[in-house]
This record gives sequence, structure tokens and C-alpha cells, in this order.
Amino acid sequence: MRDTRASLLSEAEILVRGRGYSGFSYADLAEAVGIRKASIHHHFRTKEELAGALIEAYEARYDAALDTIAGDTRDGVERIEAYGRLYLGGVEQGLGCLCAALAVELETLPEGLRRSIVRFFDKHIAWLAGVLEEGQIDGSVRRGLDPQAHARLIVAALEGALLLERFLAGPEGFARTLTALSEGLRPAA
Amino acid sequence: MRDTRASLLSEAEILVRGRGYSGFSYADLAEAVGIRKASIHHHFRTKEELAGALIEAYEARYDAALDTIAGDTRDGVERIEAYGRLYLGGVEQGLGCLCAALAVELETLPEGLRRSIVRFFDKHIAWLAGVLEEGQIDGSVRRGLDPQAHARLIVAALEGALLLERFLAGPEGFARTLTALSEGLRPAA
DNA sequence: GGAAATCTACCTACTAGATGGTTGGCAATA
DNA sequence: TATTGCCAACCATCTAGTAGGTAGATTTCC
Repeated sequence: MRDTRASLLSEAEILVRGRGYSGFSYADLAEAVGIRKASIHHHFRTKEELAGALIEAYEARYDAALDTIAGDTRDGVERIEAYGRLYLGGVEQGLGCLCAALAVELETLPEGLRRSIVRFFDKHIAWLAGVLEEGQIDGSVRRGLDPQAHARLIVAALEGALLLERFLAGPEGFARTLTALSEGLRPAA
Repeated sequence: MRDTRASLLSEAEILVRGRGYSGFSYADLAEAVGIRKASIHHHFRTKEELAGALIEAYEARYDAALDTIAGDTRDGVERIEAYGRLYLGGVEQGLGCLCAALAVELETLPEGLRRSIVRFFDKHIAWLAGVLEEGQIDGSVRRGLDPQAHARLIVAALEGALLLERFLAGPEGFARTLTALSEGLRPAA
């Protein structure tokens, strides 16, 4: 059934985001889903293949969210804030970013996964830079700032805030950081 | 000898920062230092004890650096930039932050280590908030901003930038992010 | 001063349990 | 009949940690 595969992806994502890639095992996952360890291999031949599918699904969800934001809002800073709120769910559930969890183990990560992670972040930076540039043209974003550099800053700040506020100040802490971040993007009053 | 213990701490830090806490083993560490696996237990009874010592040493180095910055510079934004440059070494060596590497595995982390990590970040946020407040008084930092919120933002942005630029754009990418970050703290011209 | 006791730093050899992964088979479905 | 989804049993390897010992330095006590 398609069902088991989806459960495996869902539960594996929770495990990786909660305890890291080499911090979770097939035994953990089998228990979470309620099948035997050997059966996981029927759906994902190796742990690496599972991780690849995890990133793919995660990325697809973000892609859809970026489209929604672009369709729903016009104002540049509002778009950035909406983007920032995508991370909020993680803080609320006490789960970090999937790609951040993998990135920590960069050195021992298979080449394929490494490339997927690079792609994930590069895409976000490019999207944000586009939002900022467009916002500068329509006047919803401060003119002086460098869109490329600020796009990097936004991803870094949100990734960092998710990492930290998960165990520091929770959703409120994250919200404060997001506010401080977006304030700096508004055109001078 | 004190020497072996120091080597163990140094090599273990490199391993954890490069591949995560559960991504490195006593076997890896033994090979890196050039002693047998069992001998590590003579210096650090358990892996958790080793991790604790790792954080302690890491924290002490940061404490010393914060004191140096406070002694060497007066200008608020300059202090923040100097603080940001503390992270640069990691990017150059391709090593993430020790506490970030541990934080990713939060869920399975022993309570004691968890507390140490909270203390590490809380201390940095408090120090940065103090720098910003002082800077607002002497006019070297923009008045409007909330010191607490921006202290959180600074730590988050730098932790995130270290995590990302390690494999994205390297030291140049990190420098761009740091510039974008500190620009927003300067008083309006 | 010198023997005895203790400590330090390391070793080989081992343990129990976990790790990702394999094999071969069984039942349901299409 | 062929495929799908799952399973028990197994495998080699790795995991942190233990047991017990050796050689050499340091301390203690007569």
C-alpha cells in the first residue's frame, strides 16, 4: 500500500528532525510505524535512499508554500514574514529543519544528499532575493539593501532561530526574532 | 599526561563539529589521537562526560573572546562585528558550531548536556543585548530597535550562517551575511 | 636511602546490544 | 500467475563500555 510508504516518510521525518540523521535507526522507525525492521527495506532499499526521499518530499512542500505566498501576497516584507512563518510549525512541534539536521553531519553525508541540501538552500536564497528585488521596485522593500546578501541573511536567521528557539524561548522567541528581522527590510518611514 | 587529554578534547571537537555527536565514535577518536579505544575511557568515563568537557572548553574560549572584544572596542556595531567574526574560523575550517551540532540531537541528548547548551546560548544573547543597550546610550547603535529581540536575531543569524555557508559560499558568503546584519544596527545616517 | 604501596597511562581481549542490510518464504491481491 | 507487502531469522559489523593486566613513575613509611 501507498499508505505504509507515506507513514514511513512522515515518521522518519519526525525522527530525523528531532534527533538527527545518524541519531535515528531503522529499529526506531519500525517501532514508530508499527511494522518490522526488514519491511522498511521493501520501501526504501537503504537509509540513504530514505533520506533522499525525505528531502524530496520536504522540498516539494516548501515549493508549494512558496507558490502560495507568491500568489497570496504582493507586499515584499509581508512575503518575507509569510516565508518566516513557514518555520514556525517546527518550533511549535519542537522539530528542527530537516536539511539543517542533515547539514550538521555534512562530513559523513553521501555526495547525493549533500547536493540535495545545497539545492534546497540555494533555491530559497534565490527566491528571497527575487522577492526583495521586486519589493524594491514597487517600493515595499528598503532601497539601500543588497537583495542577495539579505536573502542569505534571512535564511540564516530563520534556520538559526528554528535551531535555537526550539529549546530556548519557543514560538514567542521565534516570533520576536522574525519581527526584528523583517523590521530591517521595511522602507524608511 | 595532560597532553593526551588535550589531544582527545581537540580531536573530539573537530569530529563533533564536522559530523555531529552520534556521527562520531570512540573508534574514530582513538584513531585520530593515536591511542586505543579503551584508553579514552581512562580520561573520559563516558561519551556524555567527554561531551560535557567539550562544551566546557568551548564555552571558556568564547568567554575569553567576549572579554577581549569588550576590552578592545567601544563602538557597539564594531563589537557585534567582532563577535560575528568569532564564527568565521568555523566556516574557514569547514566546521560547524559545537553547540549547534549537539542541539540538532536535542531529543536524545542527556539532560545535563541540554542544560549546558541552553546556558551557552542564553549567555551570548544576554551579552549581545548588553552591547546593544550600551550602544544605544552612547549613540553607536540605532535607537529604535529592541535589544533583546536583536540579540536573539544576531545569534540566530550567525549560527545559521555558519551552518549554511560552510557548504554554500564559504567565508565570502558568511562575510556578506555579517555585513547585511550589522548594517541594520547602525544609527540612521 | 630503599622497600613497599599506590597511582598513571596505557594496553589486549572481551561483552551485550545495536546497526543497516540480506535471504527466503508466506499470504493477499490483481 | 505475477506482483506486492510484509515477515522471521539471520548476518557482519559497529557501538560504548568493561575486565584485567603491564610498565613506569610517584609517594609513603620505616
